[in-house]
Amino acid sequence: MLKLLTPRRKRERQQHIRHILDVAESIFAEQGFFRTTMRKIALKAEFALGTIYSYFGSKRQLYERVIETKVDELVDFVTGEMAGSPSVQGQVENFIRAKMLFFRKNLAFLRLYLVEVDVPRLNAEHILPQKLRDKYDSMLRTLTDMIRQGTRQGIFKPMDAEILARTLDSLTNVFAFSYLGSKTHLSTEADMRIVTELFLHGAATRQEPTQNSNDRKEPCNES
Amino acid sequence: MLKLLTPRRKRERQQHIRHILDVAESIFAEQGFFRTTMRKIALKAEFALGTIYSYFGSKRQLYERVIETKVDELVDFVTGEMAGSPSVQGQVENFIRAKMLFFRKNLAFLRLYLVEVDVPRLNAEHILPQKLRDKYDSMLRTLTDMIRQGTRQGIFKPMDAEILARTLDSLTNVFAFSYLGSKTHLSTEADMRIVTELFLHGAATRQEPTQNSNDRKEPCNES
Amino acid sequence: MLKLLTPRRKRERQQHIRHILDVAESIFAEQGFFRTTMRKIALKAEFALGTIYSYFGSKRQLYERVIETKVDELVDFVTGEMAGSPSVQGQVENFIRAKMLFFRKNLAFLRLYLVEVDVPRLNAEHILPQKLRDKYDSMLRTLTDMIRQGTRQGIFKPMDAEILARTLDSLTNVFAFSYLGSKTHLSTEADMRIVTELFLHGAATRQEPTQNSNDRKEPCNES
Amino acid sequence: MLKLLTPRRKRERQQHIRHILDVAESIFAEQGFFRTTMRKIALKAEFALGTIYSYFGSKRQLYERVIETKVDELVDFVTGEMAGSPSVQGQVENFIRAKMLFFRKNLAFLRLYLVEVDVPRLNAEHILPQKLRDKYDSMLRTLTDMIRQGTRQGIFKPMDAEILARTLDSLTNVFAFSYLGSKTHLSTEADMRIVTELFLHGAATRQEPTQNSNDRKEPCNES
DNA sequence: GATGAATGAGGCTTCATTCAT
DNA sequence: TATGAATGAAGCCTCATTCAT
Repeated sequence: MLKLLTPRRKRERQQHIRHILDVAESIFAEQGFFRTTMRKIALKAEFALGTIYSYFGSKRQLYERVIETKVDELVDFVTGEMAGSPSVQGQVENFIRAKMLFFRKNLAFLRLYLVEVDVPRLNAEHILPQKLRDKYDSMLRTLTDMIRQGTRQGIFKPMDAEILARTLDSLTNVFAFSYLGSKTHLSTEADMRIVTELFLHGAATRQEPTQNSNDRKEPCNES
Repeated sequence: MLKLLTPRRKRERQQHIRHILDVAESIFAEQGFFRTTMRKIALKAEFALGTIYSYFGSKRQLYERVIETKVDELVDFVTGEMAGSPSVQGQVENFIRAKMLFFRKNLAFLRLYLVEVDVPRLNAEHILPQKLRDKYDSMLRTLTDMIRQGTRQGIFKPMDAEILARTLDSLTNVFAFSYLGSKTHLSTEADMRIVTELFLHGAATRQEPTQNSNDRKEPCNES
Repeated sequence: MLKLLTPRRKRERQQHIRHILDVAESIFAEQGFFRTTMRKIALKAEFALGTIYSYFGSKRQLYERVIETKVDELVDFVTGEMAGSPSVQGQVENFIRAKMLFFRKNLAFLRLYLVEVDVPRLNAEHILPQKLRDKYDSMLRTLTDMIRQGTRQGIFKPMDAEILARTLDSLTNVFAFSYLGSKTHLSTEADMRIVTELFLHGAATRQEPTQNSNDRKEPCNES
Repeated sequence: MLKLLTPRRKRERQQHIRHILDVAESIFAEQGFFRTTMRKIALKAEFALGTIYSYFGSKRQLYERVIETKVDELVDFVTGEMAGSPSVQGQVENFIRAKMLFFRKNLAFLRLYLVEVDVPRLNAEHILPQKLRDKYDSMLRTLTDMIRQGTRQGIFKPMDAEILARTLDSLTNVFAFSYLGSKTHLSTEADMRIVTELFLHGAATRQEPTQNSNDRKEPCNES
């Protein structure tokens, strides 16, 4: 007979998937991959165990979908925002602002992100699928390209663009970290300015020469 | 009755503990806490399963000891090096150099460090005992104090010292990250200069005003 | 979503629980708590190991349920029978008869009972939950009350009622013991009479004075 | 060469064995067979694990020796005391007194006794060796013989002598039980009289006829 | 499709026992 | 002889996954 899914069915299915993903995200975020059991997810989602498996083939796949979905959102949001500014400086600022906004709104996911995406990208045996890694790397590449362009425009110092990109990315994470702690924060806008300032001009006031290594006296180059 | 341990026994015991810690470190680093089984450790260490338990009471305790031991080394080394310089600038440089040197020599541990120490106090999957957290925090505090002093001396901008400290720590981690990747690196000394430069003076060349936010015009201080 | 259990499911569940309890009872009785393994129970019950755990949370809990279930039956049966007679003498007889009947029919349980209930509240090896202890104590209390009433009616000698109650209980156990041995027994009714006789009038014929202690001359009461 | 043990050595060895047996008794009594570990015994005895094994071949053997030793003492003491009286009545009283005295002085052992000797004699799979069972049975047989003799002398009712013997033995246990509880007791002598009275003349005053079963009216038989 | 009972591999841990020193 | 480190079998329990209804 091969009846196709009715539109209602299709819609419901999508809602269920969405619901399970949300529930799973919160539990994975709270307890980590291994401490999370499929039963916990099923209970909280108010589905039977088997139902979860009918939507996602395995725990691993569910986990990947959870992260994938959110990383997609993050990357889309961030790259979208960056594209909104024509200048490199504007793109830098938009990147910082977008990433921080997104994390502020997705604290649960932030945990997963830090554990699964930020840190263990280097862990060969880790859980994340290549596909996801690729997505994330594409964002980094966008950032790298932007910085390279900035370097050509004389905006950035002539340093390895990828290192600068990672540095910028990491600086935003430093602040994201602290969102998870108890510290009170200024507005996202204010936080964002601090990151921007640090990234562009560093922590030092202008006048100092460094001491031990006397080969780096960088005068305020008034080219 | 009940002769005490002979010196030889004591020595062997220490050797075995050391050996098991090394083996465990490498497996934990490669596979993470949950994927690592005590049997794997026992096999690689060439001891019986029960022997591992006679030295360390449980998987958890072994894991903690692995990290604790190395973090102790790291913190001692880094704070020792910092103390070697009288000036704030020298201390910054020594901090960066020491941390990078240590990680270059302890790549396996670097993975554990990033997962357990760098990723913050947040994740149930991560298991860090308070004791360890404390040790790490004490290092951060040393760093913070140093920066605060530097701020008083007019070396650093008047920003939250703790944030600056974390920023500096995080910047070194960015480079440590890349040690785990495939990229070739310059000498530690050269890497160190890049980090120092970024931390102190940022990525930007001097002339630019940022665009979107026009409230931060930092004149090239006409000293 | 999440349909509730169908009646059939519920019924099956009860059957399985009953079945596992029976199997567990026989093995616990035969081998004791520590020698019994969950695997043995699973094998004999023809379920997977995990299934046993899905019904009872742990070995300990299963053990408690086994004993609890039967002690409940015993206590209910015995107190029910006692209530069936208005006179104290009748209650004594009904107590004895009921307990002996019950044990004749539940020889496997008798072993557990002797180890866990009869042997007092003392042994770490023995694991009786308070709840169970309470149930048993309530039965003893019923017995004690009855004896106290009998004492007031001049039926029993003026002795500590609780000691008499325990004595009566223990006497029935003496016979229950022998059910586990190889000896052939008369009908329960006949056994019951012997216990009753011993409890009420003792082992001695009437005329003797005891020798060493000459302070107890009980004249054959010249009514 | 085959040097025999010097007398000193022999003496020391005996002391050690005695010491270990005492320690083992207390732990076995407190924790039961399975919860007691050889390590616990070794620690408390202040010997090395291996030393325990050099004296007793295995945990099981040690356990058996512990009980065996004490049961020997008990049986010797009780039968010795019984032999001290020429009359059956005196023997009954001496049996009761001796057993109660012994248990009063050996409360730790009393637990083991109740668990291992009193109850599980019927548990086919139990731990006790035949040898021990035999020793205990020999005591019961002495008791049985005494009662049989008493029956011939018209002192006891014409009942199965073995059942009477067990009944008497069990009655003393009822009191021993309560030694382990918190109840205060009279002197052993007073307790002893209660047991004796119950055993010989039962709990009833003389005048009552039992009610339900009217086929047993036992007149105070003035033969 | 949805359900949840059943499965069983696999992990952690304990502890009696052995044996080289 | 005394020691205690080393051994590894065996037990308890969890949980991802399957499948009959």
